[in-house]
Formats: sequence, structure tokens, C-alpha cells
Amino acid sequence: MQGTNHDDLRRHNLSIILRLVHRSGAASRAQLTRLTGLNRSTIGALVAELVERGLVEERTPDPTRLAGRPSPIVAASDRVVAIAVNPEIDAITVGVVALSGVVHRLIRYAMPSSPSITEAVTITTGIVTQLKRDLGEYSIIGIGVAVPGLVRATDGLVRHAPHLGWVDEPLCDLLAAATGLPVVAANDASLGVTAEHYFGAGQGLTDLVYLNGGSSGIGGGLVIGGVAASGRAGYAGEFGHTRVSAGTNTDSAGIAGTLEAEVTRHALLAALGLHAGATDADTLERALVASDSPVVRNLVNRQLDFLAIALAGAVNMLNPQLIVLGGFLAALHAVDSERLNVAVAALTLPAAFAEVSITPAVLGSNLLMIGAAELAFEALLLDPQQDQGNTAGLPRLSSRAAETAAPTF
Amino acid sequence: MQGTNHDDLRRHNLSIILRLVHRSGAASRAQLTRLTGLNRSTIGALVAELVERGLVEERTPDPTRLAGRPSPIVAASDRVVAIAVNPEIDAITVGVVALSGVVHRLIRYAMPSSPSITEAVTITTGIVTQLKRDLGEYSIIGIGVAVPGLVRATDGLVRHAPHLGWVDEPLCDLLAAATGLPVVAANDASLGVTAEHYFGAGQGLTDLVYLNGGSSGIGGGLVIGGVAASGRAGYAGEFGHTRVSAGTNTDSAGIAGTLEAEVTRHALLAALGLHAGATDADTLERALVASDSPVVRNLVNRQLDFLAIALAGAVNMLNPQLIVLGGFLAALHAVDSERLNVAVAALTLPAAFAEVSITPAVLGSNLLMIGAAELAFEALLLDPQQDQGNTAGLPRLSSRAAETAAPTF
DNA sequence: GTGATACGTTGCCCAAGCCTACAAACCCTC
DNA sequence: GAGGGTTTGTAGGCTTGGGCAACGTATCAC
Repeated sequence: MQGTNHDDLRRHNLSIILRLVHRSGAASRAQLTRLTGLNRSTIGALVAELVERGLVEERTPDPTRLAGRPSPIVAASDRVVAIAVNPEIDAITVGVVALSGVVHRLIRYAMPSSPSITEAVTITTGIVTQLKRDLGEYSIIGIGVAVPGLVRATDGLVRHAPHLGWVDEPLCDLLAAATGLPVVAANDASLGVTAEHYFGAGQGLTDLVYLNGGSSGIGGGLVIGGVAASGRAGYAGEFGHTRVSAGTNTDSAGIAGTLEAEVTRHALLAALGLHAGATDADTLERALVASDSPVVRNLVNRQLDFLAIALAGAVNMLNPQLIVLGGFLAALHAVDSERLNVAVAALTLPAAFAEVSITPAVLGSNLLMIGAAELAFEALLLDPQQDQGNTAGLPRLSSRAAETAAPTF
Repeated sequence: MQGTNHDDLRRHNLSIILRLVHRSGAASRAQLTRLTGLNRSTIGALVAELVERGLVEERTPDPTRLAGRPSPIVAASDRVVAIAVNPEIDAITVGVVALSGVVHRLIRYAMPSSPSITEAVTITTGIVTQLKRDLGEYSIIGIGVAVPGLVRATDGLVRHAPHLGWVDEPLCDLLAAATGLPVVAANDASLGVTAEHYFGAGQGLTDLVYLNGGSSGIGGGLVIGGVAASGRAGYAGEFGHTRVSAGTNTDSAGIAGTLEAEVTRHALLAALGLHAGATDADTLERALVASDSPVVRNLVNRQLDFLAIALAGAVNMLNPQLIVLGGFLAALHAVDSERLNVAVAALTLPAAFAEVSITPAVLGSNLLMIGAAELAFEALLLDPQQDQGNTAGLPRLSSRAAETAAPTF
């Protein structure tokens, strides 16, 4: 239990303002005054400091408004960026995401086979080195990595990433040593829920459950009481291994009768006669909705009922406001959301069910880039006074009007 | 997102110190300096304000120490009290709990039959009125009620308390109107986990799961990231309704195959040939451990295996540090904790299982009194500057040495 | 006693948010 | 387009609360 002194106070107030403009988009100084409850002059001083540090920009006021002196718009800088990395079986994706929310770059580096840790670090470092050159006048805060597996929160050690075949790999340390940038990592689904929480379906809500169905299994994440719940070591949200049947099918961890064992993308594709590699999320959803095959429909119903058991468990346990479904789970939801609702209702306490809705994810392919960048931004958002000088030549107090648009997600 | 001004700062620092001495017991000013990181002079000023407000007392220093000037001991007052109330089927229990942790009084008012809301309010008000007279020189902060049922967090409405037969009863409003004291209420198991978290098996931990087995079902509570997770409306922690089998037994909510349907105290008592009413928790535990009946042992094993499914779900979902079992679930654990561990291990991710241990609750019969009092204290702990003047004649700056012992729980 | 150590106390400093007065920039009306 | 009403930024002084350093005080060890 730490006490708070004057420095902490200032840091906290700077943090609050930077978070507001980062998460909720640009806001006028007058709006910031109302939102924070702080005095006009205080807001002025705080914004001035953030401008001085190059973290926000003040734009000319919006013309269309009511009476009174117009208030300058405060917007997060789009020259302060984080690098988001997502290693997968068939590719490594790297993105450059600005504090303003703009995704400046998106690079997909295809891999012939699942990358080893060394390959992943080498390839990422290569791309980052190139980016550093290209983004000379940008300030690169750090790197956030979305890993499809369990990541230890304390040090970013990848405990187990089954599809990549990684076990206890010190990804963060390796990447930090190779690039010279601070690196943080977390489970991909946990970052997904962060992204949906701040910028997607869960905006403004405090209790979210997120489940994502991917080609290799089901993962998830939690927001509880307004904060992302990582659990003791960072492994929270593994809904895929919830037991939902007495069946003998096993999941990637070898456990029988789990959600991940019973509800699979593979089975859906097989029933539809589609090829796994060539089918993206939208195609699968359209095919499922369009199909009139009773076999497909039976399978969908079966999977929905199993999904309902897992969701009901989460509802009874956590009393969430919203359940967000991503990946092929969103496709299942699209086919028959009513069946899912009814099945969940039958297995939950009425009072808890009354509080919850089930909805598909709204963020598309940029989801993990945004989530991973958010992870990298966290240190800066917590302490805007920290040194973020990775570029010596960042021109401060630039009067160049931002040519990029508002947050695009 | 609220900004912080100077008043908030002071309030927060007072809050931190009051929480420390309340939760972790008395501490010297020097210890407070180290724990909070604040300056000696600041601690002096803060403690002086808390003494002035009658919330803490300074005692003469501990004699046995090293060199140096002895530091006065700061202890939470035991004349600032909350009233804890727990209505049950067969009795209403009322306790007087001091900020220091001392339980001054414990009154059990036996009921011939389950109390209606009106009876509960009338009886409680009667006891409270008497207590107010008796505790003339004490400062009564408010009333905290532990309700065996779902309680809406926003206003303390009892949504559904099945054993008491209460539905949508405005308990808090009624009791506040009748007694003139502030009243807060919450689910009993949620308060149980609060108590275990601050004063019991979960001290100092951040991610706890608590399950309590009572005569009428299984409830629970969560601590996630160091704070009690109440969920959206306050209904979180209802582990009893987690589906653990494909069986047809139903629970109190009419859901089949749930933990509460399969794992019951009643079945254990029946197998042991014991009478429900006359058997307390310790007796049941002793009888279970002592029994060499294969029927009993089979039943225990069955129940342990079902319990393991529910616990495994929680472990995969929440990655907790500790699972605390109370009531007859602790008795099951006492019979064969190894079987439970093995069964949970088989259903969880190894990385998550490695972080968790399963332990019985350590707080006994005072559990709910302490939890309910904690709920009532929360407002004061959050803002020690608030007016708590329910007694005009509270003698401040009393030099009377406290005759009561250190926290007894 | 004397020194060492640890801690409370006191007076001063400073940072940061608030307040007040005033100026600036918009709207609307005539 | 001049003037009133409204909202907001700005400048300067005020207040508050925590930090700091010097000093006083209580203990232990010898």
C-alpha cells in the first residue's frame, strides 16, 4: 500500500488525460475539464506539459458549435507509436500503431512453416530495424507481442504455445536484446479483450468475457471491474479447457470433454466441405448461415449447446455485462443467436442472465495489433513523464496539421 | 475518469494508513513510514488527524526492540464499531465488530421458522436499538448485512434468497429507515471471501476463489487482482450452478447436473446416518474422516470428483493463487485432499495448476460477522474524513489504554 | 556517562491545484 | 456590424500538503 505524494499526483493527472484522449479519441480542453473534474487552469497546464513532451497535439477548434469561445481539440499524437507483433503458424505480422489509434503500417511476413523462437526473433528484429529507419521522425515507445499461448505476466516468458511448439521461451528478453526496445508480451486472446474493451464492443463496460475461436482452439480473456484480469501469472481466460461434456474427445492439452474438444472450426469446415487453409472468418460465417444442410445445422446446434454450457458457467461465476464472441464462435452466433441465448438462459440464474448480452466482436483483423500496441503503450499511459526518447530528433511543438484521420477502429 | 486534486490526495493517504492498521493490525509510525513510502513528518500529521477523529489510538511503544528511539504504536480504535447482521433460516445473528478487529458482542436470536423480511427488520432493529443504548460511548459506523442469496450491489436489494423465501426485498432501505444508520448488504459468500482475503487464508494474496458449502447449497466469492469481484450487479461467485455432470438431479434454481445438485451436505449426512439439524461443521468433518464405510467413501470420492470439475473450470478461467473451501467442502477436502488435487490437475492446464493451492478456510464462526462488518467499514476506510458522528459524546483523545487484545481473528 | 542509532518534531520550501479577474472568441439579435 | 450573452483560455496570487533538513529525544551497548 503505497502513499501518494505530489509527484504521484501530477503523474496520475497526466496519465488520466493521456488515457482519455488515447482511448476515447480527441477531446476539447473544455470536455477534459468536465470529464476529470479538474480546474480549467490545471487542465491547461497538464495539456501544455503533454504537448511539450510530444505526446498530444492541439488542433484548431471544431467550427460547428454553440456560443462561447471555442476550445482547442486535444488529440493523441500519431507520431508516438508502438510496434505490435503477432507470431502465428503461417506468418509473423508486425504493425505500427500510433497513440492516436492510427495503424500506420501493417506487414505480414509469410512463413513456410511454423517459426522457431529464433526465427521469430530474427525476422521481427529485421522488420523492426527497417521500421526504425523508415520512421526516423517518429518516437517508438516499445514492442508489444501477442502470443498464441500462455505467457507469464511477470517477465513475458512464453510458457507454452502449442501451435508454435514453443515451451519456456524468453521471448521478451531475446527481442529486447536484439532490438534495444522495451518489449512486453501477453496471450493473444487477453489482448483481444483489451482491444474490444477500449475500442470495440465493450466500450465503457466494466465486466466483459471474451471468447475467440481460432483454427487451433478456443482462447479468451476477461475484464472484471473495469480492468483486464490476468490471473496470478497471466494465464486467465483459458475457456477452451472448460469441461462441457462427458465425451472422450480431447483438446490440445489432452483434457477430455472440453469446449475446445467439442467445438471446433475444423468440424464446421469439414461439414461444409470447405478447405481449412483457404477459408477466412467471413467466408465461414457466410457459408454457415447460407447452408441448408441438416448435417451442418445439427453440428451447429450441437456446438452452440456446448458453447452455452461454457458461457453459462462464466455467467454464473462472473456475472458479466457482455460476452463477446470472436472468430468462428461469432459465426456460430450469427447462425442462431436465439438458440444460444435460450440455452444459456436455461443454465444460469435468472438475475445473472438478465444482466448479460452476447454479441459478436466488432474489431476485425486489426484486433491483435491494437491489443498488442495497447500493451506496449501501458507503461507510457501509466507515467507520461517517463523518458520515451527513442528518437533523438523528434521535432516537438510541430505545427504541421495532422494529415491522418481520426482513429480508424 | 476522475482527476485527483489536493483533497483527494489527503483523503487517499488517510485512507491508506487507516486501512493498513485496520487490516494488518497495529503498526508503529516508523513501520507506516516504510510501508507507505511517505515522509516521517507526513505520517506524523496523518496519524495526528486520524487520532483527532477518533479512528486510531496511539499506544506506548513496544519495549522489546533494537537501538533507537521507540516509535509509538498506531492501532485502529476499538470504540469505532460496525454492526454485522446475518439472517438465516433458524436464527438472526448480530455482531458488534470494532475497527480494531475485536468482536465486542455476538448475539444469536433463534427463530422458530424462517424469518420474513418484516420479522428480520423488526428483530434486527430491536437488537440494534438496545445495542445503541449499551454502546453509548462507541461510535457506530453503520450496519452490514450478510444475506444468503443474491443481493444487488447498487442498492442492496435482495433479489432472491431462496431459503428465506425473499424476492426483491428492499432490505437496506427498510433497515436504514428503522434504525437511522447507514446499511449495506451483500451475498454471504462474497463477504466470506472478503474476510478470508483480509484476515484469513488469503492474506496478502491477489487472486482467490472461495467456495462455501452450506446446508442449503454452495456459494462462493472471488478476489481478482486484489479486489473483491462482484460482477456487474453483485451476483458473481455462484459456483453452485456450474454444470459438472450430465445427471438429472437439479439444484435450488432448477438447473440439472450442477455442482450444487451433485455435491450436497444432505447426502453426506444421510450416508453417515447423522441428523441434519444437530450436526455442526466440525462434527461432520470428524465423522467423515473417521468413517470406514465404503458407501461413505464412495460418496465422498464422487463428490470430490464433481467438485474437481468445478474447481478446474475456475482455475482455467481465472488462474487463481488459492482456492479456499469452507463449510462441508472443507470437510470433503479433509478426507482426501490428494484425490481432489489429482482430479483438478487432470482437468487443468499444468501452468495454471502449478500456481494454485487448495486449502480449507481458517476463519470459523465469526467469518460472516467480520465480512459484513468489513462491508460497513468500507465507506469509512475509503474516506476517513467523512462524518461518522453517530454518537455525540464520543470522548476523543482518550488516554485510557485499550484493555482489549489485538485482533482475535 | 558516552556514543551510536532510530525516531519524532519543527520550521521552511516548493510543487501543484484552485480561485479570481480579465481577455478572447464565438453565437445571436437588431 | 455593433453590442450583449456565453463559454473558454490565461495570468497571477493563494492555499495546501508533502518533502527536507536540522534538531531534540529516547533507547541500547559498553
